Amino acid sequence: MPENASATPAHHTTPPALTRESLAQAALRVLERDGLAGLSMRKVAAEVGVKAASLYWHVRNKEELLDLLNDAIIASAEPPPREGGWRVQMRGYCWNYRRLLHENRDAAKVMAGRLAPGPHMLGLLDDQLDRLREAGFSDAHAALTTYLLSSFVQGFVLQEQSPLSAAEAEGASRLEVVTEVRERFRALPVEDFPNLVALAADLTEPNHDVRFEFCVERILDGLAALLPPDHR
Amino acid sequence: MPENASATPAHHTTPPALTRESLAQAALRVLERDGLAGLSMRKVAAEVGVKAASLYWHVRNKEELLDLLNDAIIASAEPPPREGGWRVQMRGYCWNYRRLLHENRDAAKVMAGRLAPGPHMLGLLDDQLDRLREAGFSDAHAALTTYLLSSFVQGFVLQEQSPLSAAEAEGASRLEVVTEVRERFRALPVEDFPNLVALAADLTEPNHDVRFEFCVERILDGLAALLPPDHR
DNA sequence: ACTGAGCCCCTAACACCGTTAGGGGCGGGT
DNA sequence: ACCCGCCCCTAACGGTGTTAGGGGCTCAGT
Repeated sequence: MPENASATPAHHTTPPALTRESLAQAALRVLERDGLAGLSMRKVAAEVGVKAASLYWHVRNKEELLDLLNDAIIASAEPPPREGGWRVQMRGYCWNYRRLLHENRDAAKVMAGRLAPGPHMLGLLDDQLDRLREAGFSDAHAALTTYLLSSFVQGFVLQEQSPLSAAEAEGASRLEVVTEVRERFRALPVEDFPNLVALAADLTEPNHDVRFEFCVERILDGLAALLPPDHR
Repeated sequence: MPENASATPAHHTTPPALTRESLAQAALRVLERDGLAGLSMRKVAAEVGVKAASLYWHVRNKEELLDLLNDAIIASAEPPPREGGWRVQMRGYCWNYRRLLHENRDAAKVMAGRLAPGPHMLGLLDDQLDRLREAGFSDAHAALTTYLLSSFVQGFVLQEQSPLSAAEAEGASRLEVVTEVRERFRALPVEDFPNLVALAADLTEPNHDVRFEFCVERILDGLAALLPPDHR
């Protein structure tokens, strides 16, 4: 087993055609095509022109492959421009992170329950911490803030991407489903769920961006209260 | 297929021994014993003394069984006492929700990517909305707030429960792993990740409760800013 | 009492999954 | 020439979700 991936090639002059890197890229393509549920060792192997068992030379587990895939997804993340106050920069982090999770199919599910910070994630995190400290947050508050933001964005995208009903899973149009769900809210027994009936329209706001914006701004408001007033 | 579960028993006087309810309870026991990865149709069937194919009489899919399981978990949730200001009540919701996710094995993963609000979830949601409106939040803000809180708590628990390393998955003690991860942070190249090295201690705070408390209080601060000052 | 309908479980099978054991070719170092 | 480590292979094991089809069982209608 290659316990050190960056060791000298030892015997081969030509680098092996299969690398952990190329495996991650293949997994990314399979993910895009078939989704997380359809991502199997055999398909990833076929994607690189190899049989499934061969993957286990480069990777201990499917789990480890998913770690690689995870980092491959994060690799395409980019930090927001370093201009404006801390608030616009943190807002940028949240929106960029959410966009990343939307652009890669099932990305939120891949990251759910996976910490294993690959090198790309570490770079992002360090950068984010840097801006928070520069804005005047204490070390402890900066660290805690990164947890707050990433937890929220991940949870939010996971919720917004979950199909509202079995109908949506079979590709019914979003707006159809939303109005149908709204009607189901309205049809609930008023004596049991008066608020759900009354707020059916608010609860089924189809534009997720406005939801996301509200949530992010509340969190940023809460963070701002940590700073002395002259720092905003 | 029983397309209406609450229809009259029609032909049987004795109720069938297998109900969707008892299936959910069986699934809950299997989940507790074997975790989500070990929860299979065959095991749930065995738990109720039946073969796997029989489940498909009561349930369309494994997915539908998981929806039932989801609601069975939520059934044991209880709203916080209706006393104190809105702030202590919303705080109570967050902590109770997190506790629920901790008390049931893999509960966070079961709920991840699953909206399908069962009856119990609807009740909780209605109650939460009621308190928010009573506190003076507008209808729209109340609805948005429930999304903010549930998204955050779900994302947070998902992150805190993800094993920090492969070592932890094999039952190494938590504190061992934490200090080992901390050392790995400290050992990073300082020129690439100066902030991760400097904040290694803050980032690896082993007490998740203090992390959670920080995050919740920031969110509550942000929400408070929505209210006129005399409402707090 | 007989018949038919519907409920509810069964056996058998299909296609696929993750993972392991063991084998073999190939290329470079001694 | 030999060996050894790399890297892929075939074959198989036990498990998965799901479907097809069958069969008893209990009731309603006649």
